[in-house]
Amino acid sequence: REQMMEIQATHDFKNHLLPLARIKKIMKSDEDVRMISSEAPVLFAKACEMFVLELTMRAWAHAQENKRRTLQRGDIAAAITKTDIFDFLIDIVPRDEAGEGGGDDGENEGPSAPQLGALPIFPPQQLVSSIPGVPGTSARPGYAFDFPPPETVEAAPSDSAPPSSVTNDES
Amino acid sequence: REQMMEIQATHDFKNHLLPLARIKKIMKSDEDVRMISSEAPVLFAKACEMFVLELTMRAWAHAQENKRRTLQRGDIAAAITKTDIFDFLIDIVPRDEAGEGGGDDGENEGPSAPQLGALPIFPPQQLVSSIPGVPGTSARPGYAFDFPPPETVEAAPSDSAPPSSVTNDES
Amino acid sequence: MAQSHGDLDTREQDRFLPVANISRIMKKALPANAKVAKDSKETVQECVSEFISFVTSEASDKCQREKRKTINGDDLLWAMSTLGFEDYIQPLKLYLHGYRRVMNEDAK
Amino acid sequence: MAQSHGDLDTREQDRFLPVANISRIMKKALPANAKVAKDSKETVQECVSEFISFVTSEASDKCQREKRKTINGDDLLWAMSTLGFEDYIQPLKLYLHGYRRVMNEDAK
DNA sequence: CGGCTATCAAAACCACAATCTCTCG
DNA sequence: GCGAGAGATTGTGGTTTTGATAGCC
Repeated sequence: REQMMEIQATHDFKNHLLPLARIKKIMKSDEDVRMISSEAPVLFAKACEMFVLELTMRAWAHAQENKRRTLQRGDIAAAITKTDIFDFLIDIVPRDEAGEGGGDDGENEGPSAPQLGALPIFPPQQLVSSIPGVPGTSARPGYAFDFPPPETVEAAPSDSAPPSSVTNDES
Repeated sequence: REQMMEIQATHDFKNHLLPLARIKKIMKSDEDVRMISSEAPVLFAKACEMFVLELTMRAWAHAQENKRRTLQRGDIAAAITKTDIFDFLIDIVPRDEAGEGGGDDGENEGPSAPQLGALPIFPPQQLVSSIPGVPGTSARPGYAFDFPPPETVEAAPSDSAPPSSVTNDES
Repeated sequence: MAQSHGDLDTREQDRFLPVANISRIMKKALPANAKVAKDSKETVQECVSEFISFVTSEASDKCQREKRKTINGDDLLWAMSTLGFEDYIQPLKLYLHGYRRVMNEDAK
Repeated sequence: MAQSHGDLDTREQDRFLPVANISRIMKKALPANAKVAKDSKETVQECVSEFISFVTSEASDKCQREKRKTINGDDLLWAMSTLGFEDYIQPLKLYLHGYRRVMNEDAK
């Protein structure tokens, strides 16, 4: 049974949701990027996943405010405009559509939909703090951030920790 | 003319019959092998060559006993079974096929073939002692063990040196 | 000349991650009954590439300042932290540790 | 699960030396009119990998005992000697010396 | 099974960074 | 015997080039 967990963990680390080669290509589109450590794309694969999840959740909130169940471009635009760390994305959504309150498109669910307008917008901290081994967040199984469990929570990673600083967590 | 020899020797040392990168990979399949000296794969390339030659020659003997001119899996199996230093290979050839006397497969040479059954099985010592500069073995040119000549015949010291500094001989 | 499908220096498949993968991740952030319009996926797809470039650029600058040639995981973590994504750091560190552990134990 | 051609952790190409090279060496041990069946090549191919692992493992143990991290040529020679291949040692030593000589002189 | 050829995976190569080794105190 | 440091050596990643492989006859 523990073998299963191990295999599962290994599998999760080897089956990335995003193609590493493509991530590397995008990184290299910056012409003064020459060499890339092999774990950089791996890290990015996870970071991008988190990024997409957060962006999507915030966009979903906007869709709900307008009583829609279909995520549309305007929702993404709204999420970008309302969230300061997404400022670097302003060029992607021209301002004339950025603030659009979003007509209902005549697609809203009607009264049958429970009022989700006040649906909990997870604070960003919550969004990214669902840690696998740690019983705490990660409420819905298979929803949002689910890491392959890193064995037990290695408080002090005695493993091959590089001499660098940022990686040495648990300050 | 001596230049030629020099170039030839250099070439022989740089053109290995086996890819060093692959040898290294196989060595690293042992998980507690972490660091490998650069000359280790070079040495292995030569050692593997000798190993294949010996195994093949012994297998060939078995094929000849059965009057075949095509080396088959059973011949390899027989060579492994009959040679004690090859004991570690037993798992590769399941016992049910290990001892097979080898039906002729209807591929034997027929009566035209001279009785090679008693063809000289080179004693192992001979197999690996054909040293290039040393006039002795290495009868057929380009057959079996041909080393790039190591400069002049460096007087081979009495070998079989017990542990410690195996390499430190002469010079 | 209409750039039908493959422009040599501006192919979508070279600058963007596959839209199918993006879509799959988006669904994980949404309830089962939610739908996702095509333009949403494409917009997010573009955002992700921008995100990668954004962070990579910052990490690359750091490397140049420190006269190193290789962008490594720590550079990316530092860059994300600098750019306002400090919430990502902790989970990513855990993920990275798990990854290294797995890579080391199956001997690669 | 049909492992079409590339199984992520058990690819033949990663554990075996190229069969073409093995075949070439085998031919050197045989008369010109001899033939070699496909099975033979594959079996020998597997044997060679086993040989490498066998010797490497022994050498690795020696290194661990002596608290060194790098497997060097002498470790391999020692291991082969221990495992019954003492006949290989002398030719290999000569070969190794020649190799070092060549490497040193084109390094200048 | 050997010989032949086109193709592309991967072996070799190089520069840099990380790690080991070996001496010295 | 132990730690530290300099110097030697190896791993790592990008780039170039080679030759192993897969068909076919």
